[in-house]
Amino acid sequence: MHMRMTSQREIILKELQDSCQHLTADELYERVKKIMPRISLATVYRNLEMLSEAGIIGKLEISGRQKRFDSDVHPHDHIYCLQCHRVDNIEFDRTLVNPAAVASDKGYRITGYRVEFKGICANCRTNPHQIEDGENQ
Amino acid sequence: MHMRMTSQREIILKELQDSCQHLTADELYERVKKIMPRISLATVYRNLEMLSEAGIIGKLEISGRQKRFDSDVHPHDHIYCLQCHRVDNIEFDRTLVNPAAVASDKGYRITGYRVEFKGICANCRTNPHQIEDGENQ
DNA sequence: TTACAATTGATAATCATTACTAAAAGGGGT
DNA sequence: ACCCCTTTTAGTAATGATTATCAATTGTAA
Repeated sequence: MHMRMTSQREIILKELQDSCQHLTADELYERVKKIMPRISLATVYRNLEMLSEAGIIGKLEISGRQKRFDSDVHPHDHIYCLQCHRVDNIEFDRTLVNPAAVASDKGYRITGYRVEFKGICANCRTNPHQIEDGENQ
Repeated sequence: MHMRMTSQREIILKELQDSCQHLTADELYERVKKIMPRISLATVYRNLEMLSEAGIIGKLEISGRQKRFDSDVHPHDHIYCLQCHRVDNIEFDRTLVNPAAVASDKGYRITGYRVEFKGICANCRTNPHQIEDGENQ
């Protein structure tokens, strides 16, 4: 379970950290290319997968779109914009949810949970295009 | 915003309701084909999209895998199995979460949220293959 | 320095979903 | 029943995101 910290891996991780955002693999690819022009998109995907597997970064699977990556691995929740699909952290008191208390009548062993808010971000509120996403529930 | 209730649409909806499960488009396709062998997968996708757009069924975008569809449109939450990827309802008291109280410091107008539990389902607990999915957070 | 394992870049393949299109099917109104 | 017009369908191509493959390269350890 040891992995070398290659220069590619290092730059990918640093770019994600420095961005202070929840970037997709190809957003990160575009940024890393500016520093290391010959890097491959597959290398970005591969390293993001390994880093998240190792618990160094988080992988966010939100809203059925592209995965996003998070340099903050502390348990926290997110909100995403229905219009531009950006993802931000949200301050939500996770002690309100007690996994041990939910009715796991189906016999699940619960290992975790996440709370996913959605809405319209500040920028899209002031620049109101049309809602481009059909969502319900 | 009216849509004809075609026989294809009717059967797709009925099969989803009768299944009492959260099926994917292609699971539903396999079931509907037994009744209507010449139906196209695209028709299943198209109708599921229209039905969810109309609020007749729910679309679940969970765990970054295939979308699943839900004949129950009342607000409720889900749990999914990390191993076999099935999705079940979970009884969670949604009044515990107050969207108006979360810090929307980013300026979002919050329109909804969902709580997504994960774990190992009863069946996978008694049939322990290896964990096939790398998940964290 | 050689030798082996890990990693890379490039690209093909896969998976889920959506788009396209010509043909077929529902309805009215007559 | 017939014509017209719109919606929907089946079949298939195209797309977007991600993963797999593989020969070439790199890093490290003996």
